[in-house]
Amino acid sequence: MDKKTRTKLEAAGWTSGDAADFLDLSEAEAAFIELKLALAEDLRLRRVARHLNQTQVARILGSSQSRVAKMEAADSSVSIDLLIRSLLKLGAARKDVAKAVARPLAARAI
Amino acid sequence: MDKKTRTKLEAAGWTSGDAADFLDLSEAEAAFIELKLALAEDLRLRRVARHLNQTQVARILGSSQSRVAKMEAADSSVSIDLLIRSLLKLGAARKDVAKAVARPLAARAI
DNA sequence: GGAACATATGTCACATTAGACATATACTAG
DNA sequence: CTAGTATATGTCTAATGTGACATATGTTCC
Repeated sequence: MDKKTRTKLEAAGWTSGDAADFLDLSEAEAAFIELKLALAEDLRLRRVARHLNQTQVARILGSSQSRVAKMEAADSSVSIDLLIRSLLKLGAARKDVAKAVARPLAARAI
Repeated sequence: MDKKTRTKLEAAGWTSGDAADFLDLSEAEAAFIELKLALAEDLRLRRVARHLNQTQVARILGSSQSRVAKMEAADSSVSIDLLIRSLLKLGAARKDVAKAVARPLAARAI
């Protein structure tokens, strides 16, 4: 967010100061995407670690192969709810999900 | 899950052994609810720490007071997606969300 | 009691998400 | 090349989530 916008918003009453960070919404959006990608990646890692294919995981989750593919791709039609429910069904504990949430994304091929 | 059910399922082909844990779906459901409650609780803590009321937070989030109340109550009409997006908009970092995900629930009054 | 404020609950129209299915693409082994 | 298998993508209907609003229930101060 540029300074002009910030000033305008502050003029509108957002002057608390300790709340200035919330103004950068795009940062929140970026963090959200990253978090989702991290969960999707974790789902794939868990599946591969178990030597399962997407069809088998779909059966476990009560879903379909295509949906599992989309989950692992962090497709826009996939919610974080779904990713977390899936991880838990695959045996992850709450703290495992937390680890996945915090974990930096793996380096990606260009 | 009782032993009988497990045996039956294993007979149906679920014999991998290292995947036995996924069978307890109700455990996954319980973990999901707890996780959601933990996030909702964190949202309230963040709001209170800033001395904001629900209406003010609603403005920050681009939502309504009633929705914020429901978020904090972990209402069934509230998704984990919404809770996480809200936490991030309130300035939480990914690792803060992770902490909230892992944190045990506060003791509750009876 | 009642005014002023904060939080909770119920409902609705509209938007988004889920599972299913078909089909496309990718990779291996013969 | 061609089967066989794994993964990816597009699209449909039903289910669920969302913000908004009205209204209810606290809570505090006079």
